[in-house]
Amino acid sequence: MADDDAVFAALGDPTRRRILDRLSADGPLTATELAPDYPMSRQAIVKHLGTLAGAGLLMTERVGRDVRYRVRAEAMSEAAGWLGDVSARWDRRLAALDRQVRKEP
Amino acid sequence: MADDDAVFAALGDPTRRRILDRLSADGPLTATELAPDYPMSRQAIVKHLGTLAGAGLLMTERVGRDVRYRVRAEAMSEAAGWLGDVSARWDRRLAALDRQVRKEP
DNA sequence: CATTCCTGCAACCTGATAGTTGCACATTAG
DNA sequence: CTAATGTGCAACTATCAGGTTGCAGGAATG
Repeated sequence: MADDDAVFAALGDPTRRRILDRLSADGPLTATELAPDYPMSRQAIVKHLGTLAGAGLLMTERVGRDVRYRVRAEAMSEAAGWLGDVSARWDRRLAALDRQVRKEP
Repeated sequence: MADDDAVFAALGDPTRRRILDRLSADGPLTATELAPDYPMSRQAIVKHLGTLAGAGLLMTERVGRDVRYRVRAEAMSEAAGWLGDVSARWDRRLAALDRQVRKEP
């Protein structure tokens, strides 16, 4: 399992989610290609890409002098899994509470 | 749709995820009941509960003088949905790229 | 009524982090 | 070779969020 803390911390920033969105739609891109779409410097984007990659949400592949970032879908599935677990557990608990209430009115 | 920004920002903090975990397992609890499990003051927990509630991940129900917090499973499903969308979109794109590569070798 | 227990401000401290800029280094193109 | 373009490192700033404490106010219990 990729480090939950890092993953959710990375997902916490809206810019980083936009980046994931973009990369998932328009395939592997470089920092310099991405940067113009955001109201901030290329360096800022590089940092964001760094934390996304650090969390395992992105992979880098070097092509000559540029570095392309691509989505790692598995990491996001794991995060989705955590959310699913919690809500499922709560649903079960709700059902259990419900039975209990009906039993002792 | 609940505000994505708020939801993911809320999920970004490990303490808050632990709280969700706990609440999903042990049902609706008050801040004072939760607090002893964490290495911080009750007030800190109250703040966390506040942001979780603000993001729509928790609901509050008042019972006399105490306030119980309960999980709102739907909100988490929505967040899981976003993650699912992104990774699905990427998978489709990967498949498309793959076809293209096979077509022009 | 007096006490106790829980909630709910508000002010404050502090560390992390999202940004910035400037420059050095590498690789492609002319 | 030289110019142009892209990556990478570092230092610095400022905002914000997590945490603290202190206290005021409401509701239950004896």
